[in-house]
Amino acid sequence: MLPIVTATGREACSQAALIADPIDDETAAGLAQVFKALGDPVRLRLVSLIGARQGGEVCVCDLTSAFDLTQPTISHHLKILRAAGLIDSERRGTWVYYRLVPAALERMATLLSVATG
Amino acid sequence: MLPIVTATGREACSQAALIADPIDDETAAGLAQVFKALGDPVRLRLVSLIGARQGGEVCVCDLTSAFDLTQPTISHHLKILRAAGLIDSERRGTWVYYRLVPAALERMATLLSVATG
DNA sequence: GCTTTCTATAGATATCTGTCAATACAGTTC
DNA sequence: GAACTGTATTGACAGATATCTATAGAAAGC
Repeated sequence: MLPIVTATGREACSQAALIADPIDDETAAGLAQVFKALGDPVRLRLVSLIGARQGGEVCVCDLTSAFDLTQPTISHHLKILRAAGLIDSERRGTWVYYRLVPAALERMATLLSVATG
Repeated sequence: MLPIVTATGREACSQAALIADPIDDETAAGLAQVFKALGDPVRLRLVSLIGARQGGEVCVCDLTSAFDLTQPTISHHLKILRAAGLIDSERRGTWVYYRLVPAALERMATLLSVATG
């Protein structure tokens, strides 16, 4: 752990940590949307299922079958995760495949990382 | 970045990443509570304000005055953050001081970190 | 084109959540 | 102990959200 300390002790990070400086309303609203997307057990499991899958892609049908919920409900959750920029989708034929957006997850990880603050 | 790769490629991490293996319902519910706590602009700003403060402690009165919200509302948000284990509080005289729980933030950061998965 | 399969959208509804006003509780000071 | 200050709790309510059923849209096969 070798944080580069500057005058104010934090400008060395291009991705500012949450605790580096008080964030403003707009920033908070944007970040909150992403955390809120992660703040549901079903959506967390969706992210987990997609991320754990070899190849990184999962068909909606496989996701739906992993839950005791209806297909529209899963579709709804996927939409929220996609709006948050956490996942991406691609249609191939009849099927739609979802995959993670690693950069988005990393960004949130960095934000929460105390060490880099 | 030097992940220790094992047979399954992930057991080297004591704190499993979200994408290492599909998480179960209970785990998801617990983690979702923490992410949900972070999924509100006011609470994100509270965490940010507390974390950015020199000394790591902030009095409720200082937090309240930073928002255009009533004192009970701020108290409500602080309670949610505390229930999620993200912050801690201590009463000293009339005042109550809040501080971050770095381990809790780090834990969530690790979970989201794709590299360590 | 018709049917079938897979996915998304629309509408309805019960529950959850963020906010406030009012009040209670805790500690200090007089 | 009475008054005052700082913080938490309660109760109420508008708005958001998770879920379902029903339906629409998209692609493939007949």
